[in-house]
Amino acid sequence: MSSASAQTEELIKEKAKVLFFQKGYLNATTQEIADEAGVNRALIHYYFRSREQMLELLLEEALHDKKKKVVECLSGDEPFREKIAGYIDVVVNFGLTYPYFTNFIISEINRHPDKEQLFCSQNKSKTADLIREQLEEEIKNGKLAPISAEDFIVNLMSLCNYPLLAKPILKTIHGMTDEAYYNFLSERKRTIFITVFGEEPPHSVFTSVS
Amino acid sequence: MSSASAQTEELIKEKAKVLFFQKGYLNATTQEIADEAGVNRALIHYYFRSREQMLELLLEEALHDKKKKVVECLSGDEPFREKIAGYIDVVVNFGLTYPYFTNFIISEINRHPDKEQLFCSQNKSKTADLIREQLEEEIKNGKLAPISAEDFIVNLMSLCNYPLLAKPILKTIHGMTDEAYYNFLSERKRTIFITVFGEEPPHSVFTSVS
Amino acid sequence: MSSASAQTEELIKEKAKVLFFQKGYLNATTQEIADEAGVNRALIHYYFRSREQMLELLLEEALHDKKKKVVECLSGDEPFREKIAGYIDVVVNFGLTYPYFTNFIISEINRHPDKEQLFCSQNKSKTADLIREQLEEEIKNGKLAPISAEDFIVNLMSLCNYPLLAKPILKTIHGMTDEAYYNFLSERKRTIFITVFGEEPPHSVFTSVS
Amino acid sequence: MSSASAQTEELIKEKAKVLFFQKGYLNATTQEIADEAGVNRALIHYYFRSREQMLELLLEEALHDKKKKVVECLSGDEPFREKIAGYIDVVVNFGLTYPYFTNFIISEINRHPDKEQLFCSQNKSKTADLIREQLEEEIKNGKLAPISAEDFIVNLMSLCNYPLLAKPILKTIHGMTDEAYYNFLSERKRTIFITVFGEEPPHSVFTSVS
DNA sequence: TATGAATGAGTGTTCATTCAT
DNA sequence: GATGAATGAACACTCATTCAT
Repeated sequence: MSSASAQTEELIKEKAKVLFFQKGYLNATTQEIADEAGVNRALIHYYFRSREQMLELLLEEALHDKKKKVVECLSGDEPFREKIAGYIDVVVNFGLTYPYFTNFIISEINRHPDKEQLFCSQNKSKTADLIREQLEEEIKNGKLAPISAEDFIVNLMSLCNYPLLAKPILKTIHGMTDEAYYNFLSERKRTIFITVFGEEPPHSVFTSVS
Repeated sequence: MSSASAQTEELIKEKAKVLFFQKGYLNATTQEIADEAGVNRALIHYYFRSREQMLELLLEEALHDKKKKVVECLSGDEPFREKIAGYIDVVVNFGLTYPYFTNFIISEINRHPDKEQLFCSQNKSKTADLIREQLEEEIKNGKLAPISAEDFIVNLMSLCNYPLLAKPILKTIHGMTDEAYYNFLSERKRTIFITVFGEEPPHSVFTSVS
Repeated sequence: MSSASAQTEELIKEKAKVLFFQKGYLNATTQEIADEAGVNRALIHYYFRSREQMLELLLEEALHDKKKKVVECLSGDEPFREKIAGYIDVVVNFGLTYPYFTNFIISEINRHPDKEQLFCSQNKSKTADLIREQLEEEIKNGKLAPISAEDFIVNLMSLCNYPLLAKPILKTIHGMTDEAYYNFLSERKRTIFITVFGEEPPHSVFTSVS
Repeated sequence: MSSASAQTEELIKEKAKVLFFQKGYLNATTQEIADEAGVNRALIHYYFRSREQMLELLLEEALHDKKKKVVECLSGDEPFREKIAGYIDVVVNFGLTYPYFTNFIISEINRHPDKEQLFCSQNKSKTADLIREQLEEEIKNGKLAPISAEDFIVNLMSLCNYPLLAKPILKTIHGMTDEAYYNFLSERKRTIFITVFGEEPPHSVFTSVS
């Protein structure tokens, strides 16, 4: 069966994501990945040809997952605030699972400046466009204090992403345990909404991650 | 003379900071640092014993610099808003010079989870405390909508730091050149203030970096 | 069926010979051989136990083929010159098919100096003996300028084999295409005879390879 | 001093040549070369960047040495026969030191067919041209039986080179020890001349290698 | 103070080989 | 008979580090 093969491949990818995106171990060795997955080092090359190609695959997959969820919650007919609430929910939830994902992408871009386009332009610009349109509509209708789309988006991304990728720093500053910080982040979804809109979210739309 | 020696040592540190904190090249080799500084590779060990110890030194120095400036602008008698404006100014300016500094610290912490304390607790908690006190005072006086100190600080740090460390991503999303992004960030100081306080900054307190 | 099995085994050997003896790819991988034969890599071990044992088998077979033909043409009742002409014909023809065969043997001997005997002594000495006897007879009868058997044999082998194994070098020196060089070699059979005997071959005994 | 460095580099090259060109160990490992030279494996990369670049260097050097000697003895005013005698002397002597040099080049060409030109065209064509001219002159003057330049050159190269590169085979066929074979080859210089010209060399011009 | 030479430990990768199916 | 999955051993190469000068 190809099931055995597919399972092992998936196992390796899963463990690699844990090392790279969850534990933030940017320089994880093929040996370390293999150890984590309980397989032989050579098997990684058997499935992915090279460490580099595996990285690309992991990034693409995770990026695709995230983008899909984000675009989904921004594309419906709901009012703007509900959409943004959904965006916050999705991004923070993703970050709770893969806190160092953003970190990783940035580090990769710095290593391969030529691949910059790969990670950003095509993928995220759609997100930006989706927000931009409705944002301007809201402002025109007087439902939101005037703000440029650039600033609004950067605010939103900053508030959602930074607390996740700077977890070890913030955790320590606030003297929280891992669990406490996790709860803090979950509850921050509301705070982010308030900070961005200056008012409470419509009703509780925020979920929690298992 | 020790002057020549001190100069060389300083030169190496300066160039290393450029590679690590400015260019974001997390894995810069001793050879690359030596090349950048135009000196022999072995000299790095002569001055700093090991690459690792040099890294620690660089971090401590940069951290100390930043902390000093931050504490300074938070410690005076000025009203809360002016202090926070000063904080934004200092932190964004620092980030414009060393965009990848935060990124670097996080990556280091993940490599050496045991050194977490080294970078955070002692250094930044003071900053947090300085803000906390006055923040609660402001809220009690009805000058600020109620918000927990944790959330306020995280908001502030997120809005100041994230746009810097995610420069390559945001630059691309917004289709900006390096220079345009630089200007965008400088002007964002005002936006950050507004986002945090819901109102304009008292008067123009923001400076620009050469 | 053993017929299907035998066919596959033969196919693999054939393709391996192409890689090793024709294309001169000394380090051909089991994967490359398998690809060439369109079979699974593991099948090579199924039939030959190991790459090394397959090599031995290929060598033995090719050596046996060549020796058989050589001994055949040296064993009859024909006059010496006709036999040598036959030898030249056989050896050059063999070389036109497997130009890198000699090259391969030498490389193998150098890798396993202990197996030297395997390739040479037993197999070729008979050839040498066959020539030696008649050669001395010819010289005694004044039909050939005096020359030691060693020199005569080495001359013969050199003139027959070298142009084949050094094909890429000589081709380039003389600015020939693959086809032109092939023709050159075919016609050289006559030249070799003349060089060795100082006179024309009795009549055209030389064949051509398909 | 650069002397220490130059000495070590030379030592490594010398030992590598022994393995590659003398012992015919085509696949000599960097480790084996390092062991042979009594140095650390990494030092090979320190001096030559990569195994491949070292190989190229070794080839170029040896090729240059050989070519220089050959061109030298073919360029003077001496009569044709003396020049060819000189050529035989030089080539056989070179081969007594580096028997597997030709073998090595061929194997390299087969690994990198695109580098064919590198080894042959430019380097050896001059040799061929030098011989060609005078050869035709000799034939026109009736001093030599008619033969194409191509055949003459191939004869000469075959008779000089093959006995060296096929040393292990011929040694065994003739039941000689290493020393006996060495002597046999030295004396063959005369035989080669006779085989090519059909007459004795003018006077003893052949040297011996230490 | 400064440097070139040299090394050990580690890293990604390849490859022949084995094994369960 | 044939194959995909998995492994261990080896390989070229890199890099921080040391040492003699």
